[in-house]
Amino acid sequence: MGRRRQSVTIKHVAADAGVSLQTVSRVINNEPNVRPEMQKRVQASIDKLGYVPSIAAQRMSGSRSYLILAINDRERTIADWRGRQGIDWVDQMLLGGMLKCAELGYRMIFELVDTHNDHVERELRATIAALQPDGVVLTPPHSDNPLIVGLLDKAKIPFARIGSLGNGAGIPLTMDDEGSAQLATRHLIDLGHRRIGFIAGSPEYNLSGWRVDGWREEMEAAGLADEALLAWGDFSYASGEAAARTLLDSADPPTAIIVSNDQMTLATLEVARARDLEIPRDLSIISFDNTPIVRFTQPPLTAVDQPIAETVSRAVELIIAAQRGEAPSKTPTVVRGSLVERGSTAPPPKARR
Amino acid sequence: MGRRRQSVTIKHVAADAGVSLQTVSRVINNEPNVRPEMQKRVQASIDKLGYVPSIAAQRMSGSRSYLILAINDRERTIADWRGRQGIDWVDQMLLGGMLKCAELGYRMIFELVDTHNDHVERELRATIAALQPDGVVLTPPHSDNPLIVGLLDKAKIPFARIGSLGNGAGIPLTMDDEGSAQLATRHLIDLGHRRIGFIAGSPEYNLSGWRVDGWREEMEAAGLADEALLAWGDFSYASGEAAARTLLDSADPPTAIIVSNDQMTLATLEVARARDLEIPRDLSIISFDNTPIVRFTQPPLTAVDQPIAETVSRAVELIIAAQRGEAPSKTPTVVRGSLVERGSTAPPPKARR
DNA sequence: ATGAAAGCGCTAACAC
DNA sequence: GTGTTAGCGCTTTCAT
Repeated sequence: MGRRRQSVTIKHVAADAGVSLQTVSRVINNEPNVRPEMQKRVQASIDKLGYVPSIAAQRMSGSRSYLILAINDRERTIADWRGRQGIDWVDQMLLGGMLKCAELGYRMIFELVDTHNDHVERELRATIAALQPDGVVLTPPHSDNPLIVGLLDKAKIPFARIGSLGNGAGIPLTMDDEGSAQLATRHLIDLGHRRIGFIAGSPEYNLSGWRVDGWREEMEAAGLADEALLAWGDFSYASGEAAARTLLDSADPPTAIIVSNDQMTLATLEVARARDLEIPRDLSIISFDNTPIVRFTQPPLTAVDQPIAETVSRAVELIIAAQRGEAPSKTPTVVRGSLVERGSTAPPPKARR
Repeated sequence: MGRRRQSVTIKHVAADAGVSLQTVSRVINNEPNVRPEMQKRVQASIDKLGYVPSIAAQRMSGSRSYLILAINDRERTIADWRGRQGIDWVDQMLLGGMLKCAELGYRMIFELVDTHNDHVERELRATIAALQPDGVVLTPPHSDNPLIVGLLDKAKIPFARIGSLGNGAGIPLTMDDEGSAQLATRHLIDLGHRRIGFIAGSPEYNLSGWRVDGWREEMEAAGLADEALLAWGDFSYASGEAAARTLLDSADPPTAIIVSNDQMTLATLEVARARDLEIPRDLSIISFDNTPIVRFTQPPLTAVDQPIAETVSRAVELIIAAQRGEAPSKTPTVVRGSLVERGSTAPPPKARR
């Protein structure tokens, strides 16, 4: 194929404006040492010719690439896409990330990287070498993968770690999982529940533990603590089914259950239905994530909303700030979630109260 | 920030292998004129040093960028993301596009472009100038936007037009909207329905018309044609509501309705409920798109599945083939959809039969 | 405040 | 077959 060349380059602009390449470059990058009238003349030529700098050339000459790389776990993401369960994590990431990037003159590139792969390092290194991004947004479980964190740190690329308390390098951000779990627990306590079960997510994700912590603290504070009310899953439907059975078949079953994600909640709903438990009359349920499907279940689910878009948006801001030399804060940036009340929560049944 | 340079460049590899840059370049690009043993030696150095070519540099020297750009309508996409209705169009695009790109050694970049903007052209031109993609995947309604098509044609960038019959430049692909509508119509006719309504999508999308055509043909073939059974919407919930009312409040209402997307189907479901019509006993419904929510409605919806992932995957294949010089076929590549039967279709009520 | 020169990492074109 | 040379479009020195 014929080699495609840039149609309008910095040279054309320089010639048109009658200045040196350097001056044009200064205007493009808003650098000092350009007289206002000079800057105006150059800008006029840029507009007239419809000039846009080539990212490749900018990157080549050792400056910024104006690319922010967001990476997600490959296996899980593809499974979600194939499963078509309406999990819109990626969409919310793009919503927050792309818009913020656009606002700041950057572009977001989304990539998948295998966590469970002995060549994570090679894979990520290749992506970085090829794309040369100015920053990277890490999501769980990558955010706490020491190989990835170490690699990025060594490469001196600013990076955000979503869902990480951030011991070590990088910019940590959380969605306040602990606080959200407390919120949900308190809501149920306020409704009069005393036996509140909790189905935890995969221990591979640190946030799973934080959510458990939030529930446990609130239960303890209310004098309601009972570890028998805790069951672990791994975020999958099957694991939610098993956990719900354990909880509901126990001698003294809970009157309410908080479930760590929507897929496990679907399973819990099904297990409850099989036992002729009516929601929320016989059993209250609060879900985590608030993906689209929670509005379509019977009844619609009260859920903890995860502010994914906003968190990624903040992450991009912080990365770009760091890239400009601002010292990143060592304490995690917290973007709080909220409880969205729908139809799956009510006071506990009188009989058991 | 310190200027980040490539850690391992082609020079390092050349030095390590004791050959010229050019030989390394040849090995990277699988070009001829390299002896097997030479190629092995170079490859060994590449592996040893963990070398990955810089896309920026490759692009700079006038060759490929290994980037495929996929663009979607900005307004609609952001509205979908914000609305959190589980519309997974973007996810399915990425699923098909990213995997195929990865398979062929390319990367997919997803971007949003405004259709309803007098500066579509400027916007797209900027994206292309900045990214220098080797190919572009267009989705409706961009696929038939003459400004965009003209621009890409002039720039000599191979591009695919999904949902376009492709008059003019570019590689056309469709998901057989007409055939799918026929499929749905025939299914209802086979169930015994004689008055089958159709709610069309926005006329701005050519595929809206094709779906109507498919319905109409099948109805005519069965001697059931009646233009009073056709109502136009614009894919929005509100428009679906209005269209459903028109159809159901008519003197001789349909016993079945085919709706051109899931959002309008949701509205139709609601309108039916308000009229105490039980689905599918009193009214059969078939939806288009088969987004995740159709499994959660009451009852779950029989729907036409749009093979988005596969279509984008094919588009990427065709683009890369074209970029390598293969002459693209002028007739559209068709990726057929399928009818997924769930609980919203049944024989018509006896009384009306 | 502006310009000139050098070089980023790679490939096309041309030698050998 | 393999190496050499020039140059892609831009930014960074370093002069002026």
